[in-house]
Amino acid sequence: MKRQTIRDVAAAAGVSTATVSRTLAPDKTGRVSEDTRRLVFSVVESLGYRTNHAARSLKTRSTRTIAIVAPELANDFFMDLAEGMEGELDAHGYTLLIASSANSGEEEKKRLSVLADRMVDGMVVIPAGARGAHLKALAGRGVPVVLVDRLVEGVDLDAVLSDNEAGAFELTRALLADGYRRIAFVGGDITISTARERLSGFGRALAEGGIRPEPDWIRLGGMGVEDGYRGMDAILKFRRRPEALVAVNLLVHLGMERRLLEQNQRFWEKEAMVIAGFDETVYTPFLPACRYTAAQDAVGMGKQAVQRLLERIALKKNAAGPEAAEETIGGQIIRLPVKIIRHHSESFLKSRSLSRNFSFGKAASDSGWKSGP
Amino acid sequence: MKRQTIRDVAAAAGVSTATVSRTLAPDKTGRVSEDTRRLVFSVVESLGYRTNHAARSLKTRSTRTIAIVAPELANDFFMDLAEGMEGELDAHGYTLLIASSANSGEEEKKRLSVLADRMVDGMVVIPAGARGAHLKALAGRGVPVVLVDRLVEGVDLDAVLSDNEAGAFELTRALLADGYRRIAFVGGDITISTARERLSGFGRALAEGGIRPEPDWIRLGGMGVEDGYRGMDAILKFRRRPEALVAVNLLVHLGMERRLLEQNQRFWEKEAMVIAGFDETVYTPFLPACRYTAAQDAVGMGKQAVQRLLERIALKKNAAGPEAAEETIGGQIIRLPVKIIRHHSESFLKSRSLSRNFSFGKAASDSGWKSGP
DNA sequence: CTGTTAGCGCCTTCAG
DNA sequence: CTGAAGGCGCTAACAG
Repeated sequence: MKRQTIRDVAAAAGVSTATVSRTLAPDKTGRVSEDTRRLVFSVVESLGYRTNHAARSLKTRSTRTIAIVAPELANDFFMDLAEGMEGELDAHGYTLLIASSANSGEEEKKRLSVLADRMVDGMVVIPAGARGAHLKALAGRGVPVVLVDRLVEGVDLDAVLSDNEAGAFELTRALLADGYRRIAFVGGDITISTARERLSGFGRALAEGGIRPEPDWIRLGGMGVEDGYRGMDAILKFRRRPEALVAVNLLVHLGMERRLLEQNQRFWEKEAMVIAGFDETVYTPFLPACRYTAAQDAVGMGKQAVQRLLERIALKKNAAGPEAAEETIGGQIIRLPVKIIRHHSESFLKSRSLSRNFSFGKAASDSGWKSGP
Repeated sequence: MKRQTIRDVAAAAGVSTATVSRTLAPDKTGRVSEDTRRLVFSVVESLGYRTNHAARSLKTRSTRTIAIVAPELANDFFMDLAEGMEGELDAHGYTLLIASSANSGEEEKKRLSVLADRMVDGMVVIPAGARGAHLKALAGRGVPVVLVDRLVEGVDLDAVLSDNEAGAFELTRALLADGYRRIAFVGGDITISTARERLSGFGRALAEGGIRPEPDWIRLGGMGVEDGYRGMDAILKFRRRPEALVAVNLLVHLGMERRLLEQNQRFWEKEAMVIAGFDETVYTPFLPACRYTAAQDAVGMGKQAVQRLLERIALKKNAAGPEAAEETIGGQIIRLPVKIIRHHSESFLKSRSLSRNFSFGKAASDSGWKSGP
């Protein structure tokens, strides 16, 4: 049985192809009488007609496809983001294309260009580098772009971010409230907006607590596991050590925990160090030193990003004038709050007094943001 | 500046559109002289021409796009798989579409159909359910499909799987070699091929070690965190308990560890229980009871799946005859070995004698399969 | 090796 | 509200 076309449907229904087309248009524009509508649908059904999206795209210059480009795919935050996006897109009849920029600005540029050629209707980008000329160029070419997670210098595109400053602030304040006074900050590539904002929140909390930051305890560097490992290593070598540490992100946090694991475990019992970091996952309850996490709403960010994007796409279609391009580039920034979650930390090594914190599904699933275990 | 077409290029280069088309064809079929090739490319460059994929697809009935459908996106195994696929696809000029079946066979059916309508050239599916009539139907419709991770009853499609039986066998044997004799198996939905295979490997190792399996210690049930939690809970209630446990997968393993965390930690020291499970991630070194993991090569599976798929696609194009469909459905099964990784287990709570096992990057990054921290 | 030509399937004015 | 007709940009014969 050959693949049916709109003509076959038209013939079988005794109407014109135009009518069929109008009936099947995804953006319910041209109106069709209720009777013919039903007729067409029934014929479509019985013939097993499926619209040919390539042909439609050729005509409409729209693919109902949007792309997400991230520095790497194998990453918790990113996958939650994708999950959020997919859900939202699905509801609007869009499909999600996915690509990795392999943590390289160059690669990102290439992938973006390939995707633009595929005529995606829009793109969500987690920027890989600090430079963003190509992003601006893309937007100039008329492809709606929304940034997620990070801002890029000199590019005023729409962006969906966590409230990093507030997150780091709350995290640090929670440590202060627990009585910790000697607090370090580990990791952070200062060219990345996320790191700058978090460091700034950390500083504000200390200041508000009347504590002078100790320069030795601010171990900037990078955003990877190794950076956390090295930062912790450096800190352990000091005679005077902090009692608590704020990790700039999950990877750094992991590196720090790794380094701590190598230390004789007795160390914790005698001289406990606790960590507060970003991102809550199913695994964070198992990180021995983890006391607080600031859970980002990655799924929500994905939804928001898609909503912004679809908005832009609609705008662009309606405004065909020359001011359209201008309209398409404005940079609206959306900040989503993070949620502070308390963890067991070293206490589980001493008693089970806090064991409620792990009772099944508590920490991870009650965050309300992940579907949970 | 309007978007250039192949005609503009042809005109500017003083050749026909057919020549330009042949020069730009992705599958280097029609040959073109080296001179004209260079000429065309230079004009393409200077005009900033970009091929219109919608038009090409309309003609060729191929989108150079393949899709991956998984039960959920936020999942370590899946992310690595996608990463492997993306890398391999990129090298062949393909793009990756991604969709979640939300752990539902019904939903899977819908997504598959939508994607087929988008004319993807092929699909990689991690089946959500035990039934697969729609998968067979898809393949019948001429869409190449490769299964990953699980087999589906009565559907003989190509599949890329881990060697689950051998993995569970090795895992169990490692425990036996360490001197453990009382070994349990937790989790496993017997309708899922993966679970059956792993349970079978477990049984074989026990048999080979001359050990009679204890029925109480085989806690089948499901494949989620809760199932692991409940399985462990049941086991802790027995007067006679196992010394070691094999977890059917990572989620179950996590649930088990969770349950153990709730137990007073002294429990481990006096009466240690160790766990062997599937999947190695950056986090497994932090699971207190984890002694061995069988690391699946998810990235490699992604690559293999894509290779199979591209092979099928090529086959289909060349064989236009009626036997083509037949050819397209055969079910070749590829098994990738897993790698057993030893972890610290409870020892880190007692001494640092095994601390080398965590030395930075050892367990996770020396697996050679992940890019590592 | 290159040019000519006829659509691929759908959308979208423009009339009716 | 519905029909007729002209492409969208590219490729695949078929000639030359």
